[in-house]
Amino acid sequence: MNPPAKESRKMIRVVIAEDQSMVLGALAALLEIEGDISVVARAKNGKEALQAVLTQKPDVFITDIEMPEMTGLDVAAELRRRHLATRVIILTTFARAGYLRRALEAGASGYLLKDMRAEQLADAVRRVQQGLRVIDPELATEAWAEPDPLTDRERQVLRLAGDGLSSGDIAADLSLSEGTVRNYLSEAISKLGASNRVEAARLARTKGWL
Amino acid sequence: MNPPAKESRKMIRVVIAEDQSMVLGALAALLEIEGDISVVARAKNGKEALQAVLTQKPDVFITDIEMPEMTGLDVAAELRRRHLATRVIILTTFARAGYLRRALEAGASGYLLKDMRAEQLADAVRRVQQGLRVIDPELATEAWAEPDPLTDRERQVLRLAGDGLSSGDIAADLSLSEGTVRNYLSEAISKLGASNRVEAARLARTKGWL
DNA sequence: TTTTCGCGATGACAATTGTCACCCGCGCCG
DNA sequence: CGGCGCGGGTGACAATTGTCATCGCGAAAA
Repeated sequence: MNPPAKESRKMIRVVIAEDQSMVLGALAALLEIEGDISVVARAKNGKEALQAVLTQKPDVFITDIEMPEMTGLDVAAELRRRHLATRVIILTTFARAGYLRRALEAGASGYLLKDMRAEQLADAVRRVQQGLRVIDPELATEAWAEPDPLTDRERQVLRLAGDGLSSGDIAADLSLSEGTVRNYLSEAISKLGASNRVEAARLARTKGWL
Repeated sequence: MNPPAKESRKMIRVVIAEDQSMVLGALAALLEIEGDISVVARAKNGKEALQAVLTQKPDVFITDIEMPEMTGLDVAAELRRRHLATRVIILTTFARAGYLRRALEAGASGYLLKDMRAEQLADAVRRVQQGLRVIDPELATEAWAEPDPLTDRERQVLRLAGDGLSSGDIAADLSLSEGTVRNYLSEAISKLGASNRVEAARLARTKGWL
């Protein structure tokens, strides 16, 4: 650990986004311990995060995926669209291939799981800042495995079905006919090899296809 | 912040349990910053946590609820059963009345949400160590509101139904007849004011009745 | 010792769900 | 131009699900 140099000359400037304040604060504390890393802003949702990154232009942006307002993946995609130089590290609970694929497509440099050892976070920040990629090894292999077989409609319908809505409710919600909804559901069920809508929804969710 | 006194004479000794290593490490870092708090052990699941608390006999034990092997609530209950002097703080994502009630029944001194401000954790530790209770204010009010109307059977059945099992599967799993399963489900659905098994399961879960 | 209650079970019936075959219109591509 | 795929839809049928009334049994309460 380097002696904390006050001037941020060689310090790696970091912005963190995470919706659980306590975890956010804790992660910041964790990084601040390192002498060469400085947390220049914290955000509790996607929009705040985007703002913070645009104004601070940090070296590295660490973000959760599931947040209010805008997901971390969306923020990453937006940053890429704007050609920001900031490197993005996704830090999430979910080891879902679909998430990783989307993260990489959004130009993320890192994808870490919250159950990795705490020390690895600072390491990852340093590596990423040097232009390297840091991907959770287990995920890296299966990442490009299954490429979401669902169509947009199937996804929508499945999401609502997973929340307990009946076919009729879903139909009303989406301005479709009930029969059509059942058709989509049926398609999704068979594509996923499930035996009913609930199982199908659960499966899709764990794959990150939502 | 007191000057870090190396001898642990007046230091508050803390054990932390949390299944996501990174969060665990971060929380520990957060507390270690405080001069008067010392993290003497960390656990990544319920059993480890119980062990750690029994051998370390810390002043305060901070634990997540949903963990492998044994939930934080179970650990708290076990500590109470053994008349440990250690105070327990539950630190969780879930603002569920049912969880809070069970936590209090298990003798916990604190119930904090992970989306509270990070600084409040250290405060809570100090207060709890002085014998005070620290309960999230929003939850405190509605805590004793609804007292879980479900019977054990209904709970079991509902849990499986929520995972997408069919009535037949559930019946097989529980060695019941399919009709009986449907009866329980029907009961649960009406008790919860839901309109089908999926919604019922979702409702029960958000109330912490699992 | 009755009565009540919870658990488990039947049977029957209506509603919802899952499956299939087939139809329409539109846009894209060879 | 003709064909194909895709979003959307119908109708029909079987399976599953949700609801009720009703029964038996054992244990706790009156």
